[in-house]
Amino acid sequence: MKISTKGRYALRIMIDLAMNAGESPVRVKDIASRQNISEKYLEQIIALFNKAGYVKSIRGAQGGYLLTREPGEYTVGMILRLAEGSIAPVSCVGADAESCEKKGACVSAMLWQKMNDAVNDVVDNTTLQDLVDWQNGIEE
Amino acid sequence: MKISTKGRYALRIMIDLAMNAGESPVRVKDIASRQNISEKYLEQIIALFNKAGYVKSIRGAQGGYLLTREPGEYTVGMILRLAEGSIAPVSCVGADAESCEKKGACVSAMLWQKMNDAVNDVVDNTTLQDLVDWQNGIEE
DNA sequence: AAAAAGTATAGTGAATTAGTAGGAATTAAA
DNA sequence: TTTAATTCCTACTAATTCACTATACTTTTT
Repeated sequence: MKISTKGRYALRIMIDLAMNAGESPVRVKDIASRQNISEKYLEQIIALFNKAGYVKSIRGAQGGYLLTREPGEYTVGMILRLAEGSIAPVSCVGADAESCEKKGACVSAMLWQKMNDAVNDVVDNTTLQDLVDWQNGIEE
Repeated sequence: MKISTKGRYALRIMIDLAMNAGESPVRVKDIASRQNISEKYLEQIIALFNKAGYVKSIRGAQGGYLLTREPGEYTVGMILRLAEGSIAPVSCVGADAESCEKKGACVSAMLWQKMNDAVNDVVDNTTLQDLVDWQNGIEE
């Protein structure tokens, strides 16, 4: 029932991009050293965001990455689902639910659905901007 | 972010025990065939409950397992935590939280805490009796 | 004594996770 | 035009976890 390092890194990468946004793009090398994440692993994670259009890459020297939207337009749910795949507690509930022969007769499924709803309520109502605001609050 | 089969089996085993409670103890073999779980794996899971005192074992021929309390006295949270270990989304939040050098300065931790609270709210307010009632509702 | 249970613990194959590694492609700057 | 800096691509791998399986043993009833 854990969020993997990939998902946790993904969130920190996006927070880092949001907090270090400026005119020039942010380099993988810099994110990696600030966040203490392996450069090569970080590249793989950020590539997911690039393919999904959540970030934009600028290649070559002086290149790097930039967010494509305002931080308030990314929910934590979007970020975690991209990194983790589904974040539902079991495969038979949630958006990409696998169907199960016992469907309606399964009481466990009712419970998992409630858990899924509870988690989604948190992640889909928290944005990257919220996280940045929290961070700024802490620093003061 | 998944509940493992162990946790899902654990819940089904306890539901099975609650629904098949009577004078005589319930055999592993019978739970296994009703729930379609390997006998040997089931034994390992139920052994956890036995050690924790959630069930009582009767050894030898005509033996088996019995719940030690009323179904309403077991929460889903108790059952899942025993089977899964912690059900917190990351190791740094929850009851048995590992401390982290960044403690208070970590915005991610605030998010994980919210997720943890949301999940706990569901599992700690649902009892085995609730699941049995749902099941009986479905069957009618 | 034999059979029917639970108890204990070690082993194992498959899958997943969390990276590493190496280089190709692209671009800016010297 | 060369060099250095950077992203992009893809394959490989070590470690861990999961989901059992296997074996032998103890207890109790018949």
